[in-house]
Amino acid sequence: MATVFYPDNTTFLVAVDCIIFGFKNKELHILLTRRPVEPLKGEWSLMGGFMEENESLNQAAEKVLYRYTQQKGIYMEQVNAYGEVDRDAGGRVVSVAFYALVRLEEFDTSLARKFDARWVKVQDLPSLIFDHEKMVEDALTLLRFKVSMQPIIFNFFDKKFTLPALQDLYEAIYQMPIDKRNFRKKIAAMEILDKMDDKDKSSSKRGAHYYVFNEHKYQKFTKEGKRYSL
Amino acid sequence: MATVFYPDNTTFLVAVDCIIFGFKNKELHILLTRRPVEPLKGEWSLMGGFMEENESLNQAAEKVLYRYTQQKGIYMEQVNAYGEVDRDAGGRVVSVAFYALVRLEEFDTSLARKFDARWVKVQDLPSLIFDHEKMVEDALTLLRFKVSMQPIIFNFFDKKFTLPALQDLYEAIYQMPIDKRNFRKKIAAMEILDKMDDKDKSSSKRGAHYYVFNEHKYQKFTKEGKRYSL
DNA sequence: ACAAAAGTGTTCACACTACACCCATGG
DNA sequence: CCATGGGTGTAGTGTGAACACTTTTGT
Repeated sequence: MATVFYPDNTTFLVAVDCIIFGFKNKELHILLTRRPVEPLKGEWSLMGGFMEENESLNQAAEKVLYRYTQQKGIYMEQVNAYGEVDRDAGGRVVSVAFYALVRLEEFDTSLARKFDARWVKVQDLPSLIFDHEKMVEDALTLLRFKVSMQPIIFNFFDKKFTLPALQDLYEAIYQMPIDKRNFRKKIAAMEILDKMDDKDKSSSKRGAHYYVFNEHKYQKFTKEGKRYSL
Repeated sequence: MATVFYPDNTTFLVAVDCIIFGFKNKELHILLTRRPVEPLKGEWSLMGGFMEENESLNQAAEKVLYRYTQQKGIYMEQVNAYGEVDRDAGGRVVSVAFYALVRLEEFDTSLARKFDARWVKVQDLPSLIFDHEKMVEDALTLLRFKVSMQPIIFNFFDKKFTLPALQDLYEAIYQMPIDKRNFRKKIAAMEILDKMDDKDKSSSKRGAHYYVFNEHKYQKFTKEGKRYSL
């Protein structure tokens, strides 16, 4: 690429790879695809794409997310840039990884066939191409940290959710059991959720109350200098 | 760049920018330079450089660090990638920021003149070019987090240091006073430092004992499942 | 009536905070 | 002998962890 001020420097392909997390069957899943192009065509890969001329990194990631999920406004965060010389067997590519949290309830299953994509449990991932396994590992580390510090976990749900489901998700992210009473006590103490009147009866006869995250209460919460912590 | 497998995609300049931290006069400093090239020649800027054809991102950052400090083996960590379309007024450049911790005691002051570089206190930074202020902010956030979780703070010193100096540094990083007794209690409890016999008498008549970080003790510490926390 | 999941409080251990005085030494 | 910074312990408070039983309701 010719640029006016930096004419003599090498240019590189820049890609984005997305670690797309979803929650299903009490397990954390990642959306993977069979790589559609050579080299390593057919191997398991993250969802990715090249950055284009008039796109920012974030826009490139949003483009990839939209292409493979057809959802807009997905929560997304940069993980890291990966720049080893031979990280991509197809050429010199610098890749920036993003993780994203999607609502699996509203996921269009026809997309799966179109892109040869599958939701795979994080604890039994297949081998991935290039350095994608490292990307997933880094994304998980970051996700765990962020979830404990900021109310991003609610992006896994379509507005309302039950406390048992929230706890299941939390346990799936951290891969450890947590105490029901302590969990609920902590959440109750923060006062950032609204309890609904209706219940989800799909997993018990008694039914579990729905809750919704209340952004306004959360703002008040932070203004009082209190710290979110799960 | 022609690559065999990805022929049709746009390529970009890739730069690295380094937030080089040092500790001096009880204050945290950053190494800045007057930008040597157009556009915005002469404005305050982080230390940066372009990635070259057979370099990884890390290697490019190490190259920049070595050029401006003449130190090897500098502790360094990636902060983030910055990819807004118009972030660099001189052309389309994706930049990856790294922060680094250097030992200011052994800093070669002749380098300052050679590169028109200066150590500036973090709490009164001048305006920086492009998105460099955002990079510094992000680097500081990451540094504060890492310092509290891992024993990287010792990279600011050339092996030995005194506890008052360590506390001054800690206070400079977090920009808040901390209690001397609590600080020393915490450090003593971890048992990862070795107390030396000699003292630093440069800042008091009584003199403060030197300490050194003991990597071996730290390894043992972590193996016992204990968590470093400052 | 019973199975199956939802919901609810208390106690204990530990970590963090606040706080004030003596010590060693060079000038 | 005194000014200056180095060095030390204890009590109180808050936060996280462990732990068991009652409620609801569809079958």
